Amino acid sequence: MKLTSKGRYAVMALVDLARFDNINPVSLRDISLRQGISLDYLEQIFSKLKKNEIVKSIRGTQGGYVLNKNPNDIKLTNIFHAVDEKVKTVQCKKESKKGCNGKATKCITHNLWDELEIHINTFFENKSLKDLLNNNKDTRV
Amino acid sequence: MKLTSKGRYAVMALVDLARFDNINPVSLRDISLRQGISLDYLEQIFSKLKKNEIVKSIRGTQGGYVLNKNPNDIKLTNIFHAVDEKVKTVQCKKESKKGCNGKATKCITHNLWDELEIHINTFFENKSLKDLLNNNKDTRV
DNA sequence: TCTAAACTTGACCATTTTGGTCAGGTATGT
DNA sequence: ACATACCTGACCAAAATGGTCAAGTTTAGA
Repeated sequence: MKLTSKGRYAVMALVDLARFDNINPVSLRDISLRQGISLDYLEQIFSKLKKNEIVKSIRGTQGGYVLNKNPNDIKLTNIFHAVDEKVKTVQCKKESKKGCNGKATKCITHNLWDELEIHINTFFENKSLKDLLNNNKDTRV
Repeated sequence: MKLTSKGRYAVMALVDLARFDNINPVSLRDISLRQGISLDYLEQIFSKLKKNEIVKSIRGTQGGYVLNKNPNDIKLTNIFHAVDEKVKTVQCKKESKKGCNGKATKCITHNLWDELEIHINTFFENKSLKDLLNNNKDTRV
């Protein structure tokens, strides 16, 4: 059970962005340098963040990215959703008429995995970008 | 972020085992049939569970596996640990002298991932095999 | 004592996912 | 016009996943 780097990088980059974008648009190049994430990879990630209206892009010289919402309104849930970081505990397809094993009924531990998913998602829903900013005031990179 | 099938299968198999082992040792073949998990794969999993003293094996005809502890004392944590299902949110090595990015300091979101790990592990520590047995009394497979 | 049931071990492998790179664009401020 | 920065999509190596296969060893019971 692990977090993919896409999810991690997305959050790191957004925290970085949030710290600077009230002055100027922030270029991916800067984020790349500060956070040690490959520029090409960042572009993939920001393309998705933009589609999900988490950031806005400003093209041209001196361009870059800006947050599209208040940091308080950007939850981890939104970020992860944007970059396809899903919490996936069960194989069982929900749409499927059949049960989890190809049998008629729900698999023996189905309720457990559902609970776990909810438990994790709750964490993500209650955490906003703003929380992370405050959290890092003292221990800046 | 997803659960591996090894972890899921381990829990499913143990719940199955716990339901029957007070009568006789339970053969992997039976579990395989009931839960729809490949026998060969189950053998890999039970080998690990045995090393971690979660189950005992009884060889020979009419043999099989038995729980080695009270269901109440087998936490999900123990099971996952046995089959190497780890909760891994951070790349950063804890032993490393250096920081997370190869830089000197902790990465910008380090605290967040630590929190998340704790959040998930807490869930696993508070859940025992016994909880799952009760949970399934009504919705048996 | 023979044999079948069941555990034991370890090698092997195809597929998928991950974590990117590379090579081209296109838009825009100066 | 040109440098800066966004944009897009193809491509790829390596690792993890989710197993299978083969060849044992042990023991209960006929």
